[in-house]
Amino acid sequence: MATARAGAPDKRRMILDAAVTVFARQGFHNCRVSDVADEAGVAYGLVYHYFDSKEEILNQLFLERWQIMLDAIAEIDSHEHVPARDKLYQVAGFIIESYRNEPDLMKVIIVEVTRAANSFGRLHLDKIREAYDGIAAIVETARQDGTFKADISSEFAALCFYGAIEQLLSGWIFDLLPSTDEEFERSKGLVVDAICGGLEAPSASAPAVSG
Amino acid sequence: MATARAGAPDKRRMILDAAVTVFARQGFHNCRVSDVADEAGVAYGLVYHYFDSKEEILNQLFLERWQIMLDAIAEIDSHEHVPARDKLYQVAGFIIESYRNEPDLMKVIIVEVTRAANSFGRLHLDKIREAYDGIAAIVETARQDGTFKADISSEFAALCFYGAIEQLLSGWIFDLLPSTDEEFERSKGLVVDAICGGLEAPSASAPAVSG
DNA sequence: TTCCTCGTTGACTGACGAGTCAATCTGATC
DNA sequence: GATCAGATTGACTCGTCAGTCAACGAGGAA
Repeated sequence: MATARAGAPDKRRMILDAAVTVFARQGFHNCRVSDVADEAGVAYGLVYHYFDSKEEILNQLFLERWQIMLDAIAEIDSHEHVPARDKLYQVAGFIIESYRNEPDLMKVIIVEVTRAANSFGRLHLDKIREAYDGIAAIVETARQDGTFKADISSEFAALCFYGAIEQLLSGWIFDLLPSTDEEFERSKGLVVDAICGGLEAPSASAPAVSG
Repeated sequence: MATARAGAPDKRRMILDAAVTVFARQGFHNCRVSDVADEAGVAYGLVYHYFDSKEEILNQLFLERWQIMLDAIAEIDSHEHVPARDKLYQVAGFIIESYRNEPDLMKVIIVEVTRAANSFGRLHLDKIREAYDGIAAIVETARQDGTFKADISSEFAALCFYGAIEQLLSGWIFDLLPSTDEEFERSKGLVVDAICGGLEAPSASAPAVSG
């Protein structure tokens, strides 16, 4: 019943997938519900059979994906005796990989939710903050053990780190940066180098700690 | 004539100012042109006497303010023999001061334009990129003289730096961070410390280069 | 075959709000 | 006081679109 027969497509899923495509292409506010229905190859009314409103579709897309990221961050942080820089590399890697694999979905989440905290994203400020908190937890451990500077609070550090990554994704989304696999790969390391190691060159007298 | 008499208010300016208040409070898409007119204490139709459309008001607000910032960045970079870190501190300081002095205007610019590159901000991607370029120019000089790492491109560095600052402003805008004068002041230094110096503590054997 | 449920359809409604416009006001000039 | 230009007014138009709903279809149960 609820489960689709073999071969019978799950219309609800089709609508969600179509919404990703349409929202990414036209923007949430610039598209009609009928655009989503058309893209899904489904009648207009069916959208309202599965969702209460246009917003609920976006909600669904965001919550589904964001939770995966929160879980990933928690998982990454759960391993003990891993240097903070490595953990942050994994976090950056996860986010960048998410974009590489599902650019439209990530574009929608960032453009329409994360960076739209004024309108739609307001509902999800708490969820968004949870991501900062997850990153801050990683930093905090490193502050405690002296690996990271004590005079930059972990919340502040998390904000900078996340901000840099989001700006990076925005660069790809809006074609300010080249979107190639090599760039994605290189950027994972660079963003961590930049934020953890800083932009400044180590003074000549100080030997590099790690290659 | 075009210039208002003494005491006679400049209605055009009043509309722009009212728009800042209304856009900041309700968001550009969630407010009516009549809200702006009401806030300005002016008839609905007058808005269309001075502006072609609702969007043109936002355009105006953005371009006016953004140009000031671009000029400020250029001015900061024009001084020779000033360390890049100091220049970046001035840039961060300028942006943060802008927010401290005119939070509503900066909120509108960031929320409705800079971070809305998908819808409205698309028109202004070039202007936005100019800001990155200005910051990148500062970094590039430092890369040339060896102060900054050569393996992080100046464009990439600029993106991280600007992203961190914008995330910081977003934190204040959405009450994720306390908005006090002390915090603003402290943050100027912290964001530069974080991005230029990095989050990692200098290894014990490497003497700090500067206090 | 009949009934029932639930998925599906798409024409329709109702609200909303950007932008128009004809009328009115103001105050400068002759 | 007659005239004119530009400022000001706000009721109205007109397109758009989210959300509704009555009808239809398909497949299972009795």
